[in-house]
Amino acid sequence: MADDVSQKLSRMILDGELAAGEQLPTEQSLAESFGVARTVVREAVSRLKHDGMIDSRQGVGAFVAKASARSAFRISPACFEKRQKLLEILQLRTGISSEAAGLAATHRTAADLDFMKNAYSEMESSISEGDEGAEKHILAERAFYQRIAEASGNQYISEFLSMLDTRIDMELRSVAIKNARVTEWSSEVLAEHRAVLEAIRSQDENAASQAVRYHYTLAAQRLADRADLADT
Amino acid sequence: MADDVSQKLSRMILDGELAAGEQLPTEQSLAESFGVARTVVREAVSRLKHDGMIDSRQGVGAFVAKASARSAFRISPACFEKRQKLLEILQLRTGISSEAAGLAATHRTAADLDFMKNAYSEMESSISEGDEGAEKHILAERAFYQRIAEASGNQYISEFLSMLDTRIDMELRSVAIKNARVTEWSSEVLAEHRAVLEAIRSQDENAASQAVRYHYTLAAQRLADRADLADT
DNA sequence: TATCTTCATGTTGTCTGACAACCTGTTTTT
DNA sequence: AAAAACAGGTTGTCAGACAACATGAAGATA
Repeated sequence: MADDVSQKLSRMILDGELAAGEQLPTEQSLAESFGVARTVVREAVSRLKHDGMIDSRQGVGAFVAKASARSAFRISPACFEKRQKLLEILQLRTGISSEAAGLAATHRTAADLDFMKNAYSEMESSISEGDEGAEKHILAERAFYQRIAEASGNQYISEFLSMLDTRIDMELRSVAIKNARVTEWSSEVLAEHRAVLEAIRSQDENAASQAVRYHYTLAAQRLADRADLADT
Repeated sequence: MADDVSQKLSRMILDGELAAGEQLPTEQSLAESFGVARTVVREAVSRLKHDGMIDSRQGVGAFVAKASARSAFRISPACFEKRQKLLEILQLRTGISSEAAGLAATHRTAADLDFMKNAYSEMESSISEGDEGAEKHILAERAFYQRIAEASGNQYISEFLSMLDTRIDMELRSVAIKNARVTEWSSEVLAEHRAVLEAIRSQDENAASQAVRYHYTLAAQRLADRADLADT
């Protein structure tokens, strides 16, 4: 229930229904209007306070905080409702992932490279295996790029990409599987991955970064084009 | 108080003291061990649940969630305790910011460019103004790169960078001011900004991306070198 | 014996009421 | 006129109770 309430409150703030600096209704009145107990409202407000969306002062009240005071970045299901938003999320991933690849090119170990070669081989072989190969392909691709993120040696980049990919997987799994079945693309897509692998093998920072950007830019289009989303 | 409890719990999980899948103590025993009421514990747990760090099932208990299940990215003060962590945070910013610049190069409007030119002029003029110019310089620089983020047309990139910069400002303001006073650097730093501006003016996506990466890479070193941080 | 039912127990989820801590504006006192 | 005391409202915390649910144990039934 705190889930619902916090989501509704957060929506109100994000949609501008409650402007920054404005005072929220009292906890009691919020409880009444949502039809829950005050403890539930407090849990919800506590979450938003933790995210820096609400600032409360004892004896005075709770206020909507400035947007610049946010201290957490969340990926909500709303990010996957509109095509434009999805593209923006994927752009964000592109930027971080390409930075990761650049770092990985210089930091990668032999073990990293081996792992990536194996993942690449799996992607290659899964293509000829028809439908059941699609899931295998997706798994291998995920492992490939996840290892790049880890090889960057940057904990935050790795965590952030992991979070992003998990969320994208959850929301767009079916689309990704459909795409993986389109065999006409497979040789081109495979070439994109190979370029990444080759750049990281030869420890070419710039090339690795560019190759990942190239792949993800195209991948974003393939994904967004096929996803069943509203345009606006 | 919920702040403290959630921070302590989150620390335990992040430090591996509580492993993924492991069951947390009951709310009642947590309340006793922390010396607070159960409602406070519930607020804290509610926050961590919202972040995907804890997963609770009615009638069973609360469990530490897998790291891949996280649904929020936070920048904690811990990120600024060690030099290495700071560098990693700054690398993350570099990646996103350079992606933003690439997008801004193609999407920028004339108004965006004007704003950036003005911000650049302010940086330029603030150099000769001695100590009180340092703060002005920092503000102008912040405005310059924030506008780039906004000009990217990507809401998530803009929000994320805004959050990052706010946090970095809060933690490293004094170091940034010290750096801004080092006039020996000023012409080089200014040249870095000018390269960014020129690339975005001429709508050269690649050059803009590279120029921002170049600046932030050097800026990260300048910042980390001067920050009074532990090395390990 | 094997399987199903029932029950007891423990945990999370929610509700209620109460009081403390605190702020603000008003009233009273000096 | 200024200071002090008061009243009312709000958030913060606490304690207790019960509902909802899951689990394992004890007992009943085939």
